[in-house]
Amino acid sequence: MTKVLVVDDEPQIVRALRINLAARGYQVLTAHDGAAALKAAAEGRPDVVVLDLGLPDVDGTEVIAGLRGWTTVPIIVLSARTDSADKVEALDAGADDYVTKPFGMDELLARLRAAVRRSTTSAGDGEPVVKTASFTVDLAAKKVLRDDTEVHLTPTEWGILEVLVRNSGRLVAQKQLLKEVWGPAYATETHYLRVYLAQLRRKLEPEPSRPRHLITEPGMGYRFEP
Amino acid sequence: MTKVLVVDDEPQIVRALRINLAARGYQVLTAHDGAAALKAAAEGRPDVVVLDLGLPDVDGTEVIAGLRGWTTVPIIVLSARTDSADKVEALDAGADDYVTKPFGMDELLARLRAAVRRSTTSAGDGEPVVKTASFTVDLAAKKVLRDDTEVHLTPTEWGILEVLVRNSGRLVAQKQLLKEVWGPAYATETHYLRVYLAQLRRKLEPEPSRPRHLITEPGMGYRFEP
DNA sequence: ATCCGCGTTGACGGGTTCTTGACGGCCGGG
DNA sequence: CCCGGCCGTCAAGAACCCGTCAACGCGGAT
Repeated sequence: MTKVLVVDDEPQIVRALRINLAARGYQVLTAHDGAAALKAAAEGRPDVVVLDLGLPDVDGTEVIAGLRGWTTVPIIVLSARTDSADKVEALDAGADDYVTKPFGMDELLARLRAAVRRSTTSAGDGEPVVKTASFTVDLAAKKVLRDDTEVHLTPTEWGILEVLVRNSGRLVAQKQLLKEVWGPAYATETHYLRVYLAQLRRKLEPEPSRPRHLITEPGMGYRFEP
Repeated sequence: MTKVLVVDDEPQIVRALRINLAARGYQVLTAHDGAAALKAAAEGRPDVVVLDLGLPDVDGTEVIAGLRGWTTVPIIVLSARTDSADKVEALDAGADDYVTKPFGMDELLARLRAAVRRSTTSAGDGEPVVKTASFTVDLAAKKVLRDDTEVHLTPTEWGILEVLVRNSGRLVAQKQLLKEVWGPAYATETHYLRVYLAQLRRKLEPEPSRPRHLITEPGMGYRFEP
């Protein structure tokens, strides 16, 4: 879950942000002055900071500098000042974005999504690794490990395994599997599935004839069981 | 030198930006419609894109999507529309920032600096030097050492190696590799990869015919193993 | 003008992967 | 009891992909 630190001394702004962010599945931390903001950031390790420049105790740029000393977390500045010089100052101090009050909640949320997307896609993985008792699937690296050694899969084998793993625990209809791996024209070639599921089991299951993770649901489809 | 691609159909805006950017030491590319923008981005490899949404040929979000298909270069959107929905749409399509016209040049430049700073520091963090049993890659210095002597790589060879090393351990699809090194138009020229991977292996692998670090995954792509 | 480095393109051999057919086991219904 | 689906297994030829070598053209440097 994405963690947002909201720093503002106006209670109604904090409340509005907290409600809107929480409703969209964000975890929200708050602080109402600069000192508390630095403390909260250090302890809570937010994924993004929304920072009002008009704080009671310290200048906003000092908060930015304080954060930038040790973290590259995205900072979105809120401010009532529309003056261009203020924006330049904040951005050059290390802020990532600058939104003037009064702001549209939709826009702020969109800018927040953009900031989070940037930082997570460049930092890389969101933990796409699935483990079972006998093998491990790494979706991002497209790797499969069994007993700490890599198992080589062909493109088709990987395609099937990926669809099943992404629907972990759920039943995937044969038609759906065929369409996603071979394309819509092959929706009835159920024989392909039999051949490739057998290959996958031979490579991954401890006892291929008695599968424990790549399960057949007769007449319906297949299911991956972690 | 930082390279900026300016996309706008209004000549006076392009001129103003070109002058201001050049005066601050940026290298400036320009395009006046969406098609030219995608072409210029593929060929010129800018470090940041300034994109006007009101282009004559295609919708601005399509240009964003076209870029995001193969690059994570920062995109700063310019637009005369102040409507919140437009901003949300552009940001969610993959833009990094949104500035409404008329804009202050100081502010735009500050946002541009912020965007470039972000992309260079986040890309540069982590270890810029990657070592394997037989050679060492220095991403920052663009150098490769083998047995303590420098190995000379051509620009294309380096481009491939860099993409692979930045995705260390992960499989990189042939399409992705081609798009990032040669540009989106070359996404199917898999033969290029075979030729260049062979050259890289000849230069870097102790036993080129039995590669241990530059691995082929048939039908899928290539992988760098440290 | 000539040479050299580099990117591009074609041809070919060898290996892997996909497709397809055949066969047998299991199960429920006629 | 027999039969028709459905599934798993095996094997073989076709299709595809990869690595390698070599030739060509272009541009910059000598």
